[in-house]
Amino acid sequence: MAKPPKNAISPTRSEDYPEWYQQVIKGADLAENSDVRGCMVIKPWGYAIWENMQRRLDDMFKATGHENAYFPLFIPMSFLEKEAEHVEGFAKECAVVTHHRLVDNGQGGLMPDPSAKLEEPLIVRPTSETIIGATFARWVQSYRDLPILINQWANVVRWELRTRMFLRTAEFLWQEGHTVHATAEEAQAETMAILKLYADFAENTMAMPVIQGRKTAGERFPGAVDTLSIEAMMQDRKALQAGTSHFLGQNFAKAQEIKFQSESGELVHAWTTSWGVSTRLIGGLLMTHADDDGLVLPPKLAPAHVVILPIYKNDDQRGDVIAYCESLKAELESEHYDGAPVRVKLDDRDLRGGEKKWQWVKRGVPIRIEVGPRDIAEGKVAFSRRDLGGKPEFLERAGVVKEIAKTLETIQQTLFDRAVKLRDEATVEINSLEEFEKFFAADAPGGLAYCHFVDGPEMEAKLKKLKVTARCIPIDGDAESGECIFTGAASERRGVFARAY
RNA sequence: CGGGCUGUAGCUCAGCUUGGUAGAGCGCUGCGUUCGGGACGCAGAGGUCGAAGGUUCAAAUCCUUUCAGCCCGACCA
Repeated sequence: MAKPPKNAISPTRSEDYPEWYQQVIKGADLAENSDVRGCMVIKPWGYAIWENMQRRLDDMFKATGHENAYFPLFIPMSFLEKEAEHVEGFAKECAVVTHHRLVDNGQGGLMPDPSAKLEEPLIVRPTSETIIGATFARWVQSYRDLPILINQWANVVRWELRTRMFLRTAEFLWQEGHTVHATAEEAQAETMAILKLYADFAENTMAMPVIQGRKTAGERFPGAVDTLSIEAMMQDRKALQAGTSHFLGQNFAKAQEIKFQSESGELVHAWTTSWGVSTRLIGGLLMTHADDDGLVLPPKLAPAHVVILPIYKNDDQRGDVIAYCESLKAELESEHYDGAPVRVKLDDRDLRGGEKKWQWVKRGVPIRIEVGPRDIAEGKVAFSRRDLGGKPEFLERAGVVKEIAKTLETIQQTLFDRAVKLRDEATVEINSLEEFEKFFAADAPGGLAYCHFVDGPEMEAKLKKLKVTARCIPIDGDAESGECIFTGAASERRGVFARAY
């Protein structure tokens, strides 16, 4: 009789981090690889987390005046050609549709019908700036039509050569916001407001601390004048770009003729922005909070806040235990957390207790409550917090119910505080290239390095050798005179450098 | 697109060197024993061995071709 392993997930983070990541996804039943290379199936538990993210973000977008709409999956190939940098950024990873009919290939299979070739190939959207821009060009005539504040929830396809579930897949789900403004200032303000919104969401809903910053030229979105991003640090000390907000200037407006007549009667090009977050956030959520027993979910995103596990030996006990659990569930559900009833799952499947418990541990449910005949007799429950681990506490039933919202908030806060601490411990200021190379040596743990720098090819070359990237220039960083560690030139601000996903 | 590797049960894989009735573990189904903890026993279902061609009395095994996938590199707003 083999003893169960000490941890639910094998290997552990320290043994093999990438493999641990895969196993957490599997253990939590979030997703699996599909029959299509590079594309994944998001399973109900994983999709429920995404739905919770969507709901919250959607409310935030609406509250700031944005409206949802939907644009086509297909984009005429010629649209992509209009913005030079944009082409360069995406052309290499586009799925292309060339035919509209299949015929028998004469060998018992199918092939595209040569007589059904499209006059102009369509590409599957890798992002929608071009087709939305073309649409906006029709919508905008007058300064009175502005601003236009649109968001769409959609799937996009980028034909990636190397994929990792949630972090980089050929198809992924996201939201893309697209706005049009009369002035550069207004568009820049929008870009910044969305960055703040994303940071708010990451920190207060996902409990994932982020750095808000501006991208260097090399990391900018193709076609953007300015790219802002939120950057999070994962438990392996690598950075993850968790959301981007782009000030597109007049680049797309000019490429696509988005023009309007101003108050003074002149015909001028509009200013546009775009911004997005994707299912990649689930990967970030996982790598921020999960441990060697699997996923750990912040209560605000958990599909279930509490799972109740009945424990009984026979059918006689079963009836009593289930009844007690049902009433406990109802009581908990009458409590509110985060503006909605507490989400409770009663797992009465006919499975062994141990196996059942570990399934929920691996799925990351914030609170587990086990109820057996002994607890019923004493008016107690066996109460376990996922973020703490260890043995259950036997608590008074009434107290648990009364405190449930407060407990959930405590868990949410604990996860955030823990993540901040981990990040801060891995953060350093570095003032010389020598120190920098040591910090990012192959066998060093790495982390986030704040350094003076001057953007340019010399820096890019040195970074590439170390497999390090400039993550961003923090927007709340204080101006401070210094010397670029790569070139020695004068610098006014520090940037954040890290290895990244 | 270079370099390496793998295709056998739902999953992970053994068998191939030396050709001779298709295997294991997990999972699944049933029955029983267990049960405050990731159980155990017994019985069972499940595979044209990636595909095509060749050698042979005989091919999962040898040869040729082909398809698919994985890893390393290159690439990756």
